[in-house]
Amino acid sequence: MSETTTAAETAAPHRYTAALAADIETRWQDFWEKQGTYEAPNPGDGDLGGGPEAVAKPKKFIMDMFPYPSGSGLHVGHPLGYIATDVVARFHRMTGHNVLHTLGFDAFGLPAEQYAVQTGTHPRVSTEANMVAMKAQLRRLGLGHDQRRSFATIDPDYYRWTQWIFLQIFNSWYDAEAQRARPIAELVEEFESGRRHTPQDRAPWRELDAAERADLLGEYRLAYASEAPVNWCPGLGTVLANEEVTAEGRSERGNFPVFKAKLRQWNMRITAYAERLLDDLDGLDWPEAIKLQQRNWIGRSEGARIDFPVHTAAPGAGAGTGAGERGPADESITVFTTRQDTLFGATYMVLAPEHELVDRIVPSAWPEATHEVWTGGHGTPAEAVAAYRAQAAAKSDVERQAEAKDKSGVFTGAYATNPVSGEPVPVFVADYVLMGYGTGAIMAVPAHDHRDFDFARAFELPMRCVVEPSDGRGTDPAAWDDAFVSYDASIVNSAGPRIALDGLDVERAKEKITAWLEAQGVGAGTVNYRLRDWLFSRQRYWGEPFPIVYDEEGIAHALPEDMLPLELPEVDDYSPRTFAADDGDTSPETPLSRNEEWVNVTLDLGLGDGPRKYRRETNTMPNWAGSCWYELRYLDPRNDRVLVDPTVERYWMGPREGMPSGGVDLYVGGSEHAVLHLLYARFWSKVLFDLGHVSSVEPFHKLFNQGMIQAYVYRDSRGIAVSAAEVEERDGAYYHQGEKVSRLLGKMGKSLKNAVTPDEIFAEYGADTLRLYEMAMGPLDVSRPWDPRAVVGQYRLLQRLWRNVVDEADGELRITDGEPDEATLRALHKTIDGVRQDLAGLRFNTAIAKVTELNNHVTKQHQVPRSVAEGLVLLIAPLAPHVAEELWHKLGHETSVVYEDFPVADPAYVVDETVTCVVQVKGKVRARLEVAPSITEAELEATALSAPSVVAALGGAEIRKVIVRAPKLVNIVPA
RNA sequence: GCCGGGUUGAUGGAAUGGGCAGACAUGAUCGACUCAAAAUCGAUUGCCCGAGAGGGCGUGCGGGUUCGAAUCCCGCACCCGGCACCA
Repeated sequence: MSETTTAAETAAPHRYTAALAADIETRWQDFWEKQGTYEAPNPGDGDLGGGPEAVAKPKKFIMDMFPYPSGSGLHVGHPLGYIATDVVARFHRMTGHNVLHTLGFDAFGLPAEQYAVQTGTHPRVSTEANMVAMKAQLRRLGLGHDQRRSFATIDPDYYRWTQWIFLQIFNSWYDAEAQRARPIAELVEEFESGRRHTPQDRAPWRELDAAERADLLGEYRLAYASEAPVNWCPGLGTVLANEEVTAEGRSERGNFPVFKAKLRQWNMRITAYAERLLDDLDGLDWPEAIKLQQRNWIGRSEGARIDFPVHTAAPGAGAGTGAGERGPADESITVFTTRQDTLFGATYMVLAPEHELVDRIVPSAWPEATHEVWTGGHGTPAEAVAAYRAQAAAKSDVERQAEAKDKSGVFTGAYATNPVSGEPVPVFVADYVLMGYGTGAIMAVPAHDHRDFDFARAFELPMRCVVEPSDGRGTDPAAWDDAFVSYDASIVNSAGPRIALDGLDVERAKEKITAWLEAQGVGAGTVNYRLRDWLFSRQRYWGEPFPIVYDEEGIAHALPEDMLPLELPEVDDYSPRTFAADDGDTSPETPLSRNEEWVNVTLDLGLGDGPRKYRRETNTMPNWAGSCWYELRYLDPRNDRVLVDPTVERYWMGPREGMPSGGVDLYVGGSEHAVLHLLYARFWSKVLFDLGHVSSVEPFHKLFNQGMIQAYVYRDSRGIAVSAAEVEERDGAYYHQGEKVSRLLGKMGKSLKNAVTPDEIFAEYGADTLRLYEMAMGPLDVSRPWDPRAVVGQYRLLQRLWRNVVDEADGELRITDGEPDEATLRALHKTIDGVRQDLAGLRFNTAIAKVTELNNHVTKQHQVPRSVAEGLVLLIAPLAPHVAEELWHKLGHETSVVYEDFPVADPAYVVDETVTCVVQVKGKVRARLEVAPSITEAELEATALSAPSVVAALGGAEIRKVIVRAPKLVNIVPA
């Protein structure tokens, strides 16, 4: 192989080979870097400023989701999106735009910390080494990044501003009336002046001490600390995000058990923005699937809150305290329901096990004649409830899900009153009601809710049909197999002395009952969201430290801005303390807490009380923090005065025509971030907007999700993956070292032994071939398998293009200065027209097919006219920039092809002189006619009807109908 | 279970305001060049019948609308993704 290849190269010294490609590519990469070719000027004359002239052009901000600098190196799947944005960025540069395109690193995170624990290397050391290696690999692809704007989230100059934004959020509250965040100082001022009263359960502001005031403000702050159940993994010694826990309730890394533990944690009040996060989706140019996922995640439900008075047990109440003889109502259970129209059908209630009201309503003894199924065999309600709560708490998520069909629960012994019927309804505790949703309490309407139906069957509870089934099953729920839940029906059995809903449809009944509840003061129409607040702290070393200290009373204080960045301290041991994996009764010890010198400090926070002792917060931020705002820092990466200069921000991201919310012009990344990163970043963007720091309400105007590059996985008879590179194909079967192996499609990666690295492709074909192949494989948004054999197709395209311009023997130009013939001219302009549209629409695969077609057309000609050669070079320049730059210079140009104008099609040549008209008889093609595009319908019909093959096909049959779509089609329908 | 998205030659994929199905590429077969091979160039390549001209069938399956359906509608199967007792 090597001998013959060498011979071929000797025969054609100027052939486009991998070696020549490597020479061309590295040469131009060095040139571009030296020239600063991809540096985009900012407005103004500050840092990166290019003066007024430089920014007179329209602009585009093209962005990738930035990578985590993994130590295992890149495979060819990783850069797919980066190549796509690079092509788009290059296309826009050639259409006269000022293009901002760069790439940073999301470098905080667990892998570096765990690697550090294993090897003793500081995470910064390994992370920075990884970034250097990754930058080199990405540079070799020819990505046109503005290197001046690149940064990593671990740079103190960057996380200084992450911490600053955290403090902005900490020092803000959401004014629900004004629908926006406001500084917390304004809330304090309102309390102090008496314009705003403290909530009903609090004393007036002036009577509160410092700790009480801090507590109260904590209930308003957009970043707040609270006790919350988290995923605690003793085996790893850290809490984990939900997405880091497997469906089996174990850690994704290490496969250790995960426990729910209540710990004081930082949260972000993202729920305050639920409505805006939902509404603003409408104006975004995002894939509908992603918008839908966010809508579902936010989970807006319209319904009503309804209060059910509940009678707590009178002191000394024992057996004989039945439903009929209760004291006055002194508590009420508030439920959220989306089916307030079925209130007459509410025959029992359920509280979540963790509901705080449970303890207060439990009587000392069971009411007389309580059904044994309800008591669970326990002697008193308190015992029963305690036992049930313990049992529910011990259940893992998996168990809960598995048992979802078999409803469990227990009677509390208490009764509430249905506010519309006045009937007593028993109150249960059951874990099918979740504390985290709605009010943690429900009214159960078993006839019209699947879960309530199952529960009622298990506990022999009464059911009442209040929505007339439209499917003929009758109105006796006892005879049903399942609840009737349709909205398309009318209300029955819902008339009382105070209100009647019978005969109304569901919607009308909702309106009527809601108005009644509001008039009675026992409920109100309301909107509920599924979205929860965002757990924002982790017990890890490798993350942003919180710029928070606690005074001796335990009150949290923000560090003043001039103390930022608060840098990560050195520690002897950055591993969190680990425990026996199955010991859930342990609690985490944060790595930062071990550095006592760092934790215990004396500071003057500027509060007017001089230097005092404080303890630092020892949690760190989750790795989402750095990616929540990085688009802004690309704009003004070295500004040490503000996170981004307002003029610069407005220029690149501000609201503009068709984009009233502003944002990045194009953001490309994987769909796995649909509801996490993309929701968090939108939230931060809105807070920064409310506080006046940015002009864009939304961070990313257009979002595009690239698919995954998959690869074949070969497994031997034991099911173990074998090296894909060593597999041979014979007669449609696959063999590894003589043994037959099976083939399946899977992810590309080291563990499946099927990774293909960019370096391998560079060595065999060059970067331009890799870029073209990845773009030609198929539409960007679908996943497709990497086919090692097919890469050569794009290599051949570049070789043919090269040969059309350069003589392989002597390296001289072999183009002519003559005019192209008519057919070539039309082919050229049609290609220009098509490629322009395809690139603008991110349809790289069809753009490449069109360029290939044109190139194949000119390959068949003996010589290529200069205008066509230059057209081809410009058309392919965004896709294969190195070979384009080389050919452009060989064609005698002095300036870089990067800023050449992309060709514009001449409309006169885009339309064909003649078009092929298809003549169908009964829908089958019987003739093709070459006709002028301007042919009239009548002419075309006459021509078609006289075509010999048409006459033959008709066989003299009478014609019933002729459909003419000039100039493309005639369809003749015989009788 | 619910909600999305998908299913086109041996393979990746083209073509959807309904109008020539299979662009472009890979692979395969044949030919030219070569002592030979590689590379390159040329031809063929959806399936079936036919020596050929030609004909029939064909976009997961079954129906429907239409002069005409890969494209629209109804039902079904399978695959991928998301959510998962959300009241």
